[in-house]
Amino acid sequence: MDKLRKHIEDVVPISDGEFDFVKPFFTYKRVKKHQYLTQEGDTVTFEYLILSGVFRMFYLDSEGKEYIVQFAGENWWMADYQAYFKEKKATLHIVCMEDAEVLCLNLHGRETLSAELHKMEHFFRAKLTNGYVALQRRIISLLASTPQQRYEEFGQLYPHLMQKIPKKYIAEYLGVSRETLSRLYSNRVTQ
Amino acid sequence: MDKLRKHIEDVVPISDGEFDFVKPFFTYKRVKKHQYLTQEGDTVTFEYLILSGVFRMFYLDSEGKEYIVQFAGENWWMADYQAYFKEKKATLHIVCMEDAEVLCLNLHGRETLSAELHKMEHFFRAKLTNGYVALQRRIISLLASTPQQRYEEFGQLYPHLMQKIPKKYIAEYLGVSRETLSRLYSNRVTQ
DNA sequence: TCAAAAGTGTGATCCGCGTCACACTTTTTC
DNA sequence: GAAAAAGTGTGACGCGGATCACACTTTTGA
Repeated sequence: MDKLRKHIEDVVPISDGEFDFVKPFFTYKRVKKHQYLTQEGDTVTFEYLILSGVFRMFYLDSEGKEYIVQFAGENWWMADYQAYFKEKKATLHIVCMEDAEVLCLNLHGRETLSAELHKMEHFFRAKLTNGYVALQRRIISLLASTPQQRYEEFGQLYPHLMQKIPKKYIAEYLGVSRETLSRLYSNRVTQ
Repeated sequence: MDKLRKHIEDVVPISDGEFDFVKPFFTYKRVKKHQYLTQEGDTVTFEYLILSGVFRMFYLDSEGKEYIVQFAGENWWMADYQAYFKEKKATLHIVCMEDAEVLCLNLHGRETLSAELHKMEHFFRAKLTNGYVALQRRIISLLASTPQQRYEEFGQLYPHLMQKIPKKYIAEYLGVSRETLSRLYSNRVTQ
């Protein structure tokens, strides 16, 4: 729970009393590699704050192809937010790629925290603001950049993920085939 | 200003007194077709709530090609948020496509409103939540759908924009060339 | 520890879509 | 209301990247 407090205080300082109020809304959970947090069709009860480990969230099309919406490591929040906020069934999958620990928060908890503690509403707004800007940047990148450029942008933005995540998933994130991505950087030095 | 109050109260009810506090943070502005609200390199002082009219926001690459990040009509908020929040220079352009009226809010105003009035922080969080989910859906669409499907999805999501916006801009939004988009729906009936 | 699973590189082929080009229509603008 | 600007359809052509196929390497897990 120390990590949670630190995570919140990166945005707003809170008192011991306030943190005592916040704590019980979160539940701790260990997750093993390959384990699913969410599958298409599930009821999405929780969003997750990742304390350690790595996850991928992806959309699965009718042919069984994966399209990665997001990777998430330490201090990232993740959920099928469409389903979570609107209380619909999940359309995305979330899978653990590296043994992990997470904190779970349900929608009622999020809304109660926001309503009761102005600071927490501020915290969530700040997180959303960053997330919104990041998604917008990704859209621009998908529209305007070549696969080559997108790969480089990804490397600059997430150098640590670049190392520990298999290239095939990075390809799925960038919207290129595995093979094309492979050719991109094998040609890079020579040209 | 009536519209503003109604817009806010779609999310949270507020008292007359509260609205009197909110009002002065907004300034009214008329905008004519072809007029820019923001250009690449500008300092982004304001975000805009659109009362009437239509805008497009786009990224312009080094070859002069446009990539549309967002359209916005009545009751939409719009700004180069990356620049606005981080107080950097704009990388996007915002152009009026149909004579418009907007309300302008600067970052200081947004933050003051959020800090002083919990309800307003809640309002902004609610807006961001919706925006976040919408952007995520668009990313999935860009990754997983064919141009054909994306065109249909766009039509379902924004039927009114579909009518009043020239197809060439819709193509730029979908990430296809104008010509390809044109061929998509000329072939649609026959196959 | 060793078999199975997952990840990766690379050749061959194919096709969707971008690009260029041009004619035609519609809308703007003064 | 005429000239200019903007939007649109469609043909020809070529390329970037998807797909399929296979060999090889690395990681995983009973």
